[in-house]
Amino acid sequence: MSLFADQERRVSVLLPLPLSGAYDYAVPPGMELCEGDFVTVPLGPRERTGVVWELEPTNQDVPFEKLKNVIEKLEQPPIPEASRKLVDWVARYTLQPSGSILKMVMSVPGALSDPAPKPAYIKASHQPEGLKLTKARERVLAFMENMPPMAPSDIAREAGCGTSVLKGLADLGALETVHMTDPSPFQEPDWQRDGYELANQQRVAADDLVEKTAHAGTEDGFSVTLLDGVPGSGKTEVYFEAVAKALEHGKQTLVLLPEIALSSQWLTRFKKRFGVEPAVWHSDIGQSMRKKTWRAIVRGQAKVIVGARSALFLPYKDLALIIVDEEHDASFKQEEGVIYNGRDMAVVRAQMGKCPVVLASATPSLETAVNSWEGRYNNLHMPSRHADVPLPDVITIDLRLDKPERQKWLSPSLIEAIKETVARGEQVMLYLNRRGYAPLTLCRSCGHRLQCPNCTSWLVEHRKAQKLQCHHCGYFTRPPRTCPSCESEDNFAACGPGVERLAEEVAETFPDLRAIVAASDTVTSPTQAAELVRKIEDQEVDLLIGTQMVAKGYHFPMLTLVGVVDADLGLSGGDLRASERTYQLLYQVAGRAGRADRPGTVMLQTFMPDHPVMKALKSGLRDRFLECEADARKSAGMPPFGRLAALIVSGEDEVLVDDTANALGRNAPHGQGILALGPAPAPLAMIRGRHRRRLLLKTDKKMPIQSILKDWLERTSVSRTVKIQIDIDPYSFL
DNA sequence: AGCACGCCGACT
DNA sequence: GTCGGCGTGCTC
Repeated sequence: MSLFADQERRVSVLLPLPLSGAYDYAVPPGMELCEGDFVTVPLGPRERTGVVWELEPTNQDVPFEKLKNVIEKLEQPPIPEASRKLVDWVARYTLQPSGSILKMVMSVPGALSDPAPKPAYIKASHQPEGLKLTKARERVLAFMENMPPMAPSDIAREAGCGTSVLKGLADLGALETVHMTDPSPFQEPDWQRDGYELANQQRVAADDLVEKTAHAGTEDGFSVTLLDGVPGSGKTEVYFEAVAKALEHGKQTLVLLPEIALSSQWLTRFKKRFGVEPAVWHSDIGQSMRKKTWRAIVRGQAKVIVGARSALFLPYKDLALIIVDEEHDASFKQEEGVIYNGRDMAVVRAQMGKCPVVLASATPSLETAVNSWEGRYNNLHMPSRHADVPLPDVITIDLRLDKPERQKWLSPSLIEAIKETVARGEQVMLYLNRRGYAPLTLCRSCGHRLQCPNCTSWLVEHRKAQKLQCHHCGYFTRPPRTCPSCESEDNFAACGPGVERLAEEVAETFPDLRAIVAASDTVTSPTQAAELVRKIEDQEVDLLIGTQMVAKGYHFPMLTLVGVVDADLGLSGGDLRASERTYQLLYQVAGRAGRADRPGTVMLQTFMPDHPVMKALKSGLRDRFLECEADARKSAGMPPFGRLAALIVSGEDEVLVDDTANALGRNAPHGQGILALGPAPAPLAMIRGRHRRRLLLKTDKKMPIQSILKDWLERTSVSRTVKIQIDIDPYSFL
């Protein structure tokens, strides 16, 4: 290397901003940089922290003279290669700027600057001469004899003086100041503790996963395994064995769970197995804990991290295993900002890090099922429940024949079953996925429906809170007395049931029952959720009325009857996965019935007892249902047999939004194997005051949908006040 | 994402 | 005549 080349060192630096790519900077003499290092760089008039992306950038369009110097390298472990590759991959896949993805990796403002080391004092080995000893100083020095470094406040308390005395002694050299670095707040989970007695089918599955985990990091360390087990087959215990193997090798494990905040039972199980709680990551973690967790993850100190989908992007130092539990769950799909599916990106992350990923579910998504049928994913099947508890009986109640009373929602057969169950001293759950009292309020005189001013949605009455609430934007108002349209007074009718109204009906029908409602607006914290769980476990309630929130993951041994109040809810609407999701949800709900030694019964109230979803639930033929779904998708060329992408055009100015959407419609790509649809109003044509239009692009499986989209967008000029979001593999449809 | 620049309305 | 709105463009 010539001296000249040595002087002109350039690196590209990716900043956590939506810029088109990484920017190049000059490396000042004497600064040594590696890929992944955190650096501060000038950007226009300000300074920003970014990550060294390439040491010798392939694209050197910007002449060296234009480059500014890197300001400094931060004393922080670098972002591991697997995380950097993931950023690039996800950026290409979602058509988002890499910087926006990097932002999800960095995610914690302030985690990069080292926390101010806490000062501590220790007695100096050589006491200064001529030190004036006061009473307080004597006490301090006597106490500090042979003591380890201690925080000033602790010394002051023990020696009975103020901290000013300590500062005085330190200034004179009688005490030495040392700086303590915070120890990691995460204790090492103990993999050597006794595990569970595994049943035979569990043992087989666990051995397989353990074997794969042991090979993490080697050239063929990547694998995807579907852990397909009925509820109660012990999937968690099985993958815990693989977690133990990762721990034995001193490596990290990531467990992705849906809606982590409410899963206190999962944490309890983990603690029982490994002695300590894992590091937890979700949106409700406080700022200071986030910082500590992030720092422990990048240093490899936090060994097991359990989190919601955003945990996927954290910079794990040496990840050996990823578990996606309840892999079918729709909450792995991020629908705002950068739109991605956490389950799919987990597979990509595993590939980048050459480690196994386990997709666990009792009701695998169709995508995962097809991947396993076609041999791309390994399949571990656990068909029987632990201790051979039978799966619950599923009965459909035909609401056309078995009619509830007017303005009531429980059919005579369900009421009868509730009575019998409670009489046996067992518990009942009524499932209704609707918060509040009534989903729609209308005026009896003119038929006017009370609607949110910012969204295309009805206002939901919450009677207890005396509010009409929009469930999309948080708008609420007091229930009006006069109709805004015809001004007639006190003449509103509540239409349809929410859990509050159902609770009212339960109280009227069963005055002696102890009932409790669990919805996301009545149970808002993990503490409240834990309290709810305790009440049910201790049999302080007979009947639980719950929304989606209680559908997953909880085990209540005395709960033997589940009544699904409206099994059809969710089957309408333009959702590609409506049937699949309804099936999964109802199956999960059904799984709440009859654990331990009591067989359970599930009653589905429906107007469509012959719908394939209801038939599949009744017959228990899950794979038949999946095959039917697969056939339907295949003949329509829908995912996973074709590719789908949605463009969501949104903005405050409806005319501008329409113009943009129409321009996109005119410019739409066409050709063999390409179909563009729209624009059409989005499922919610207006949210939070923003108008929305949707376009859909469907292509053959083999086609590069990203580059087709990119061309499309480049052909169309867009005002900056209009936002275009790209949703690759959208869930909601139409 | 910020921040500057620049071009049109109501004010000291 | 200026202060200030936010639309447009740039940051290596």
